[in-house]
Amino acid sequence: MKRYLWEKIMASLKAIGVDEEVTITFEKPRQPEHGDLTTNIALILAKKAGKNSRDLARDILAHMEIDNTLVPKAESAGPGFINFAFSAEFYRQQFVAMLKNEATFGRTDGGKGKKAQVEFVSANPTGPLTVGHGRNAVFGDTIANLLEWTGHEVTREYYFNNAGRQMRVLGDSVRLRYLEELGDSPSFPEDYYQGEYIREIARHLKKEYGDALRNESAEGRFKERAEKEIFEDIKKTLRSLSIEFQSFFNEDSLYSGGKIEELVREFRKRELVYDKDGALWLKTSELGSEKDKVIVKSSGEPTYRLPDIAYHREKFHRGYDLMIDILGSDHIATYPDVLAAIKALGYDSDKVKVLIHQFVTILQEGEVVKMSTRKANFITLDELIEEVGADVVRYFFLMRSHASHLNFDLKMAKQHSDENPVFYLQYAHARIASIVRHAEEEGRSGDTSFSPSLLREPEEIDLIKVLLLFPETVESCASAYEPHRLTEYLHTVAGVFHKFYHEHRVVSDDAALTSARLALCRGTASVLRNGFAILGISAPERM
RNA sequence: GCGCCUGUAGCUCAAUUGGAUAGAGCGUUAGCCUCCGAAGCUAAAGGCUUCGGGUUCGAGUCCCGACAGGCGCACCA
Repeated sequence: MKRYLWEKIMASLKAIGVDEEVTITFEKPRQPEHGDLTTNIALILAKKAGKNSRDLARDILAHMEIDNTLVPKAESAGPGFINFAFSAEFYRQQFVAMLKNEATFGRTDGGKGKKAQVEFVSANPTGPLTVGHGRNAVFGDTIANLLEWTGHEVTREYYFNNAGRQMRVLGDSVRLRYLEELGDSPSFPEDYYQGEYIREIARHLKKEYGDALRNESAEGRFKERAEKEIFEDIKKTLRSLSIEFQSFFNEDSLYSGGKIEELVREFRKRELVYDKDGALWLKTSELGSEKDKVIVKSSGEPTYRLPDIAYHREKFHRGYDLMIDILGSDHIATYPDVLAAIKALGYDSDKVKVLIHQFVTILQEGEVVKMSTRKANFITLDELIEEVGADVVRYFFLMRSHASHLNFDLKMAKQHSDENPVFYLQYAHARIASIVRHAEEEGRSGDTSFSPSLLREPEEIDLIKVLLLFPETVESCASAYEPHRLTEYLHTVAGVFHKFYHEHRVVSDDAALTSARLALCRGTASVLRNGFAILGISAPERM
């Protein structure tokens, strides 16, 4: 339809004698009185054409030849907008086409042939996932879903590090708890991992080995076992949120595969580094940063920057067209150097999109709960899922823009879960399922053919219009990396459906009308189901 | 001190990437079940979009400057 109008406007501009190179854009007006599509082309061209924008709009309209069975209304308005309203018949035709491939409705192929990678969670196995990780996980997974729905070939990847100081401390924490289990009372440093899960791992080791590990080093079985158990827990938590990674990338493989050394050689060759005070410095000040940064410490150990850069370089070598990093705002300072370095190495850093999400603030009984993995006072993601359910967790993390701080009031989420917005959406789906069941009982749902022309009530046409917006909504959510707009959209779908349901009976004595309205219900359920699939929440038949 | 994010109804947040009269949920108030699911629907009240400048046909949205909150600013990750 946009294309149709585009052609007519171009022809009209030609007739008027305006031959500027312009791209004509259409938008859906907020006000329903302004029609179904609007263009601001006259406003844009007015100055160049040396005309008043209102007059120009009228001129363009006067020279357009429009089929008014499809577009019964075309008029200029306001400062020079041109508004078009489509006929109900046009929408009915679109709706019939939509029903032909319900299961794939919403899928588009703009990303066809493109390989995308989404890297998210990437928490090191030092403890259970927190609520903060939860936002990262759900957001990343949904971005991946959106990319899949727009035709990309997507790899979800989890990057982790099981070496270094943090992991040594973890191993030693377990070792000390193990000794406690054996009856010793070693002093347990304050900056060690305090969580109860450390004791559990220690107990498992005691059960399995007795006191045979008394002289084992922290880096041995303790660390190994801690990593294994914690990682299993993390994966279990992710699975409960329907998140499945295609790939786990161990930072250590960059060392064992020689990628770190290779990168350092490359840096030296390009003279992007220099030696000073026994350390190796990256000339980040030449790459837009305030000062140079150390990438290899004087101890010979690399800082996190070096493997990070090497990892991103690897991503490029794997041939991705789009690489997305999901990071919490506490890592905000880490990525500019990585991107600058990648660029300096000759890669197209525009292919990397870094999405920073803000923190989740947990409110319990009106109090802010400060989160720290090392201290014991955090609320785990598991506990949250246990309390309010996976659907609510996913939906809550997705309903806000990733750039905004998220307040998660635990008390509210627990107590008022019945009034949670996610239920509003799921209720619409369950209600439709119930209507269909009712129709079956009445022996009315056997035949799926129907006469579209029977759908003529305003609530019916409104519903059709909203459903038809689904594909472009998915597309814009994907291209803007903003899943929260999908939750908004689905909320509208549910709202418009409830309104329709309230005003009109679906299953009635009129068999033909019943068939038509059942078709409308089926279409609505499909959009909801497909939308839920992207958000990763369930589509219940009953609630 | 510097960088990034945020500031919109009493509270939590949207706003079609610069469009016409800024919208939802919760909460408050008043209505709607003989009837396919009331976890629903209808209506009311609630706003100087933190403040001050600027850019243009047009600004909650872009630019500059204040103010407030969050996160960072290592030879930690």
